[in-house]
Amino acid sequence: MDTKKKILDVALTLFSEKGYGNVYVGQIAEGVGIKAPSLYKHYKSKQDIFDAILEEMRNRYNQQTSLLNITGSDFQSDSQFYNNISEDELVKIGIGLFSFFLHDEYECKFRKMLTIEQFSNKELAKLFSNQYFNEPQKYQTGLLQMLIMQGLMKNEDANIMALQFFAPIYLLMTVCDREPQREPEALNMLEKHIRQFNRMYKE
Amino acid sequence: MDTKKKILDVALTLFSEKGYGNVYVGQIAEGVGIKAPSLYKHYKSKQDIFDAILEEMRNRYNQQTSLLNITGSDFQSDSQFYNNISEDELVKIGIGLFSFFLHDEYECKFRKMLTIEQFSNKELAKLFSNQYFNEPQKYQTGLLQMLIMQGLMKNEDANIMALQFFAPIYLLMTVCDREPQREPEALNMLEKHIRQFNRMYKE
DNA sequence: GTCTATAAGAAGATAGAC
DNA sequence: GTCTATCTTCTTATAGAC
Repeated sequence: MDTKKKILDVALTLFSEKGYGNVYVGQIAEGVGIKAPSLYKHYKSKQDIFDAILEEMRNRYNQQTSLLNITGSDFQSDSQFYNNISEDELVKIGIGLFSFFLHDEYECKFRKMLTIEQFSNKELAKLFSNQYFNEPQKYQTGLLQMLIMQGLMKNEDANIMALQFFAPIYLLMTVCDREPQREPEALNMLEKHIRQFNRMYKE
Repeated sequence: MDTKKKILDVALTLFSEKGYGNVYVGQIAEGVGIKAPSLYKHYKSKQDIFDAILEEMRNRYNQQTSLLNITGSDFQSDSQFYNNISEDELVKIGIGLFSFFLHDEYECKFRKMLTIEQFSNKELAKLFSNQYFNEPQKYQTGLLQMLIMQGLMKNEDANIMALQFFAPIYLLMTVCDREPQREPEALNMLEKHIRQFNRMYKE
């Protein structure tokens, strides 16, 4: 693997576990398998490594949202899709999504680092809010609006429905980030949540 | 104010903003209004200051939960109370609680520090989960169970109802912790959430 | 591009006067 | 209990050989 890339990888791992201030360049170097001074052939400072990680995050985020704007935010076809699936399949999708966010290596480290650094970096705070509040909220609101218009769901405030659907998923995810051994418990609650949400709001 | 106490106060403020590793003893001393070496007459190390904060957190937490076991967890009288209040009053209570958690100085710093340090300290992880998941979940589940038994709410899984009630409040709180300027927006959603929850689940 | 050696400075902590 | 002076160690970063 490309050393320059591997440095970012190791650094993100360490930053996501301890936070920027508790990680020393020597530790990053050790993880990469080189000595600390060699890092400086690739990046001009520790801060530079952090900034490169940020840049990568920005790129992934933009890629992801522009992709969403092509396919995901096509609520009409998405809601058409939901129309034809059973509650069981809805649960399967919810759990799949939850598991991806929880286990995808990059997603997980990215989220933990944002969590740790959110109060000392305004840009990270915004990135966090976008990824874990604004975007899910926007997408699911649109989707639910379609389902309501099609008469499949009760005519309630779609924005609040989205909040009530997504917030429990998010909360359970934060619990698992902290205490991974609670994942079975979380999955159990997640499934019940989706079924109950569906039962309460379906027309 | 007692210097020994003030050190903890300043340290907690700084730790909650930057995290342990990004705070230097000189900064703590400066905040207190003394020089760094004077700190060591009160605490034997930086870690010792951190541990003292932890100890204080533990005490407050125990105090709080034992208090809850006397009054708050008395679901019967609490649900009797909810029985007699209007939706408007419910909203007022919800917003009051939200505002307290968001603005109470200690509560706020406490939560931010836990947020930052949760992945490097298992005890903090547990404390966090207890305070912001287990305890609210337990209390509200009990309360909702009473309301269901009294025929005031639909006979759904109280545990999941509690999750669906509390998670949005928690999510909105995290948004405001990151971006305080979004509080009006959050309060607006919070009110709608409570009204909608009430409308959907009331019998 | 990686290494060893080392500079430069920061940060935690101590000594001892007041 | 607070200060100045100082020590020690750690950490970032550079120099220069290979």
